[in-house]
Amino acid sequence: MTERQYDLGDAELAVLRALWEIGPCTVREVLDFLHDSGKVVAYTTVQTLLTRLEQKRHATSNKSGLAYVYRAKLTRERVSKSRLNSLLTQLYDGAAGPLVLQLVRSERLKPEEIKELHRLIDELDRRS
Amino acid sequence: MTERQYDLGDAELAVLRALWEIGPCTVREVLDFLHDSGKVVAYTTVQTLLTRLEQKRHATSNKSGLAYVYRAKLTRERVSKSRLNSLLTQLYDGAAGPLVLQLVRSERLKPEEIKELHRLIDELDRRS
DNA sequence: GACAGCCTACTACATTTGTCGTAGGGCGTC
DNA sequence: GACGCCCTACGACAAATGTAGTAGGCTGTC
Repeated sequence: MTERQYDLGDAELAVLRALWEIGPCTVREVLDFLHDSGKVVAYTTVQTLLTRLEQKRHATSNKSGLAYVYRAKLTRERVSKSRLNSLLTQLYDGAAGPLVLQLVRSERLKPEEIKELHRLIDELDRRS
Repeated sequence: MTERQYDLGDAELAVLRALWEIGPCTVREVLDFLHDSGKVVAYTTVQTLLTRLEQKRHATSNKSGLAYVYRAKLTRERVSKSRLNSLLTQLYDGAAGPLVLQLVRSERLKPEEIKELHRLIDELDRRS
C-alpha cells in the first residue's frame, strides 16, 4: 500500500474528465458524454469505473432518486500537477525549463497566450 | 495486438532511462545504475524489464562476449513528445498555453531559462 | 398487472505491469 | 576439477486495469 500518486488508468481518467465537464452526474450521463466524445463502452463498464474511482476516494456518490449521482473529489488541477511532476522527474530530470522551451517551440500557442506569457516573463525578469 | 502507443510502465521507463544515460549496456550495468539511483530491484527483474522492452521493439540486444548488450531504440524525445501529448489532450484539451503558463508560474525556471524563453517569445511575437 | 427500460450489485476475465525464483550453462581461479 | 560467480531462459504470481455480462429490483405506461 505505498500510497501511490493519483494512479488513474486512461479509462478512469476519461470518466473523471466527464465528471469535471458535466459536474455531478449519473452513470448514464457519463456514458452519454463518453459516447458523444466518440468513446464507446458499455454501461456497466462506466459503472465499474465510477465504483473504482469511489473506492480510491477520487469521487463520491449519493443516491438521489433512483440513481446514484457521482461527483469528482480529485480536481483536475491536482491530477495535472501530479502528472506534470511525473513527466518532469521521469523525462526532464525535474527541470521545467526544457519542457517549457519545447512547448513554446512547438508552435502550439495562440497569440493571446503568447501575450500572456510575455507579460509573465517580463514580470519574472523584473523580479530576478 | 493493437499496436498501442508507447506504453511503458514506470519500471520500464526507469530501465529505458538507464539505457539513455549510460548507453548500450548489460543487465548488470542497468541494475547497478538503478541501485545507484536508489531503486532496489532484483537482477532478474531488470532482465525481465529489458526483455519486455525488446519485445515491444523499444530496445534491441546483441550478445557480446558472455552477456547481452541492450540499447534503446525508443528515444527520450519520442517518449516525452508522446507523454506530453497525452498530458495535453487528457488534461488541457490539447491546449499548450495553460500548461506553459502553469509551468512558468510554478517558479521552477532558472534565470538563464527565463532569458532563453524571453528570446523565444520575442521571436514569436515578431512573427505574429 | 404485465412489460420495457433503467438502475445497482456482483462476478468474471484477459492483459499489462512489477517483481522474483529456479535451473542450468560457461568461465576463472585455487 | 570443484566452487563460486555471472549470465540466460522460463515460469510464476499478485495487483491493477479495461471491459462487460448476469441477476434482480423499481417504475411508469398501456
